[in-house]
Amino acid sequence: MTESKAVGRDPEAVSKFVESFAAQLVEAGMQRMPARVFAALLSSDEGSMTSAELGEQLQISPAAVSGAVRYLTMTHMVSREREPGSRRERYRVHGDQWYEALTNREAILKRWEGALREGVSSLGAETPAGRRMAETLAFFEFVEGEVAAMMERWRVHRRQVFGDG
Amino acid sequence: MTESKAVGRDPEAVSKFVESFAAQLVEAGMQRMPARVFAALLSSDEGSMTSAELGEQLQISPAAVSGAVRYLTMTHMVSREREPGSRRERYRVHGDQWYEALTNREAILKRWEGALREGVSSLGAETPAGRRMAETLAFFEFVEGEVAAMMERWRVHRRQVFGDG
DNA sequence: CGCTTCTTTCAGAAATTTGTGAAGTTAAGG
DNA sequence: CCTTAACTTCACAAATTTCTGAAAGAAGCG
Repeated sequence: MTESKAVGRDPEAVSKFVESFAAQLVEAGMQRMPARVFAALLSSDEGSMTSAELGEQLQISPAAVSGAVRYLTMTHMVSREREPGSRRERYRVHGDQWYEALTNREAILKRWEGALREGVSSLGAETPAGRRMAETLAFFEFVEGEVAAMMERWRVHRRQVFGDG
Repeated sequence: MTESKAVGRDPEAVSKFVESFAAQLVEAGMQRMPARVFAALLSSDEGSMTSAELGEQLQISPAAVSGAVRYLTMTHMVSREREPGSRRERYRVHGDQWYEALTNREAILKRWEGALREGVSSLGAETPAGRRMAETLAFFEFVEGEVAAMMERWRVHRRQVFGDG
């Protein structure tokens, strides 16, 4: 207490959430730093933070921030913006954009499908193994189509519940 | 060549597929050994292999097989069966069961939801950050319901295309 | 029961990954 | 232009993960 400016919310509570949510992301396969940076952005009121702010809250070096942000922007979970008239950069989580990116493991699906197609033809479409792989392939193709439809339904649902926010 | 029994298929082609498919799984976050073991099982005609067979094809120790199989059974991607009257164990991929397990990241979703709920209440449902997290939470809840319905549609679709196999 | 075959556990060597400090790069502002 | 603030890249030390050999643990079969 008696610390500089009124923050309006308990930094410790924020940090606790950030770390616990990041831990879940890590467990699901995300690297530690991207996970922590992402969780921090998600729990910021503005939905965006500068490199320095991230470094301070998470106690990590500028290099670590840079690496994490590079990953997050590549996967479209975070976007970067320049503050006009400043060398300072802001990293932003786009509210609804990021989980769309999450479901957009489409690239991964595509590669799986490619590998499976190769498997079917190299092992022989008439062999038991080939048939099993053809079915697996069909499943992924099915999922791919369904996900698009699902996201459309989500947008409708979202509008009903949250408005056009 | 001039090797023991007729294998009926090119071991090198099989191995090539196994490694390339395993590589995709690794890239998507699976550990190397589970990925390789799984790919090997998937491309076997019987849909099952013994520990020794796996060790030989993948050139790994029994310990590595054991560890990989433990992971795969825990995640329900593979099941184990005892060959009757033998200490030998067979590991089997259940054709249609395994990708259902894949979509069953339900446990993960549940934990994310738990963490988000905590975030909403600890940061305050009325704060911008709290609202953002509430929306994210709603998304995951939505997805959870949709996935179940999607799998049901898949089973119908599958029956039409592949029969009751 | 004891022998044998298969599987699991465990400690540690080897490889990989991670995060840092420091140097390098870019661009704003005088 | 030169200075300086900010971000990025890079080499390396530290931490973590991964896989193995060896020993221990089950379970069929004589």
